[in-house]
Amino acid sequence: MRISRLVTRTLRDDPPEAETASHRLMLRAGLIQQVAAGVYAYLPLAWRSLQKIEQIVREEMDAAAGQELRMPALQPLELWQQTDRDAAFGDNMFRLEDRRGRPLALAPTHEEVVTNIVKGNVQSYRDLPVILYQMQTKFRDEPRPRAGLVRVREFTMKDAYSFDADDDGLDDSYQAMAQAYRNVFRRCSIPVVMAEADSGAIGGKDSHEFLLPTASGEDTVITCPGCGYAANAEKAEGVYPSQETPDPLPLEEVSTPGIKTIATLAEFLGITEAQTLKAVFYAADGEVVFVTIRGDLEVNEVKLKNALHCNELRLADDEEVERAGLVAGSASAIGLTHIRKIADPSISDGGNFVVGANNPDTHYRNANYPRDFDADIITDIGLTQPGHRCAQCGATLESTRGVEVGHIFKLGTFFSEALGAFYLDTDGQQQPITMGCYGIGVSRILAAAIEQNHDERGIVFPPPIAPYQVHLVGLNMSDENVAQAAGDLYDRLWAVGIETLFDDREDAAAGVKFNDADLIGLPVRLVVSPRNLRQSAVEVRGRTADEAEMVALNDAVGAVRSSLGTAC
RNA sequence: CGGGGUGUAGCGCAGUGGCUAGCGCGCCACGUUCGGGACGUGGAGGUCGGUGGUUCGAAUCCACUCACCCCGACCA
Repeated sequence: MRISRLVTRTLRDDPPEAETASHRLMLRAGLIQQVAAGVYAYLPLAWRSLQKIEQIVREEMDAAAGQELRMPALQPLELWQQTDRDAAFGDNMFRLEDRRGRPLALAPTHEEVVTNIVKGNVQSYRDLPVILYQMQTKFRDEPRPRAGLVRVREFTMKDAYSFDADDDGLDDSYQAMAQAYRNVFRRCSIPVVMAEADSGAIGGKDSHEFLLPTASGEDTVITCPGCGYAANAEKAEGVYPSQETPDPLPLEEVSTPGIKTIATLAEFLGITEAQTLKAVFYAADGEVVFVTIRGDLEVNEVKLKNALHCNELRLADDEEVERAGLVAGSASAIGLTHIRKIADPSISDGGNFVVGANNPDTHYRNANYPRDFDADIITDIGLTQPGHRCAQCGATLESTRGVEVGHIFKLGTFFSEALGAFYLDTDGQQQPITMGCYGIGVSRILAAAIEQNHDERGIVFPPPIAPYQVHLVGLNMSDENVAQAAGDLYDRLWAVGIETLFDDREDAAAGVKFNDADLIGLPVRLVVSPRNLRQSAVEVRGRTADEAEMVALNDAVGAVRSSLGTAC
């Protein structure tokens, strides 16, 4: 490609709206252009890179016995009602109607469709296992898109689905996919952490996320420096600091004027936050529920959602709190009726807690479970935090932010049972197919790769996913000798299959060309100039190299080859 | 969904009721330059997000609306 003919141009200045490095650099280098909130056009340079990423994913999926297919993005809503995921996705699913008023959805994922496909084709255990995958545009009406390609409403996803006879088979498929994922991310120069994750409302057994650790990430990952344990914070199991259980004292009211938060309460009474119980009110599918946990701990909303088996969970608003007769700032389970109460086991770790008195400006001292209050559900709803201890080895847990680039699930038989995908086993008995699903955000890989691989000058493309391998710069292109030599070299490079971007602009100064080359960040830069031509040489320089190397014009192609070889 | 912010030329921005709406970059033409974001001369390019209103007069004031960005989805 000749830059004089390339439709996109680079931006001299940083776009003001872009916060994260990948977003900023993709806009500046002319990789993407925004069309709407969370909707981007992939411009020619990005598209070449994305096709390479897709090909890497394809090769690894094929190597793991995956069969590529392509399913429709446009799907009847009825299909989603059969598994009740119409409700589970809620507003996150784009909905529309056809001309007859028939409800349709733009697919956020494809379990329903793929299960129906397999249902019509697999009848016997002899037909299993099967792994199907596709590269496809997914639609999700995210509440808040952000950070360029990191969180968008339309994106390219590789989604794979495994079908096995039983859990042992699923384990094999799952391991094969996990290994394929590691290979993909290694080839794209994204150093991932594989972290345990919540399996969600579907209720599968295992689930793992692949995350790029970076400060700009959206997810919080809890890691253990002792044993290597890693889990998404919403899933992480840890041990919070335990404390002595004192002899119970009588319940006693205490005046706490103006005190509404745990921090001010503890300070006011001269106690630790762990000596209080925190009260939080949630709306679970519209029902206001009361949640309590030890004051120094946080509620893990994913665990809470799982415990309540609800689709939508959010904090209750002021009106709902008032209508439920709850007193924000001074609430506790004591004397509460007509409302579901969920408690974390931490309410029994310690004792003689300070809790709200369900009266403004008033708290109780010495509240103890179950003497003074009860709960309808007692289950782990605590958020594991850095500083807690690892459940496996006891080391102190740490946390990091991360961008999720892949996610794998063991689904079990939820979809096969709901949609009637059965096979006959060796005894001639009908059995539901055991499923797994495996997603990679292809477009997010591009963002993550740039997030990981850039410097102050621009992108540092990993060679396997670079749009072109070589950035050929002709300096002073109005000089006939330069135009001739650079043009010849360009043709020779392409002749041996080396993808080359040729800066043949006559009107751009050297500095402009060098800065653009650094910004776009192809692995190797070649410079043809009058100065170099006087020694019949061309300058070869890796994107991150300190020094350029002079090579005879005739040896340039070979030099590029070896340079790319070492760069890979 | 709540809060904050921004919409003026391709991009970045200025313009608080009064003449033909400006500046930088970019773009076009010619010339000079030519190894890390050159220079000169001349030019092209705007329904000021939209609708309605106030006014002799609106980019500017008011109302509504749309779009986009950021923060929060927050423990009381």
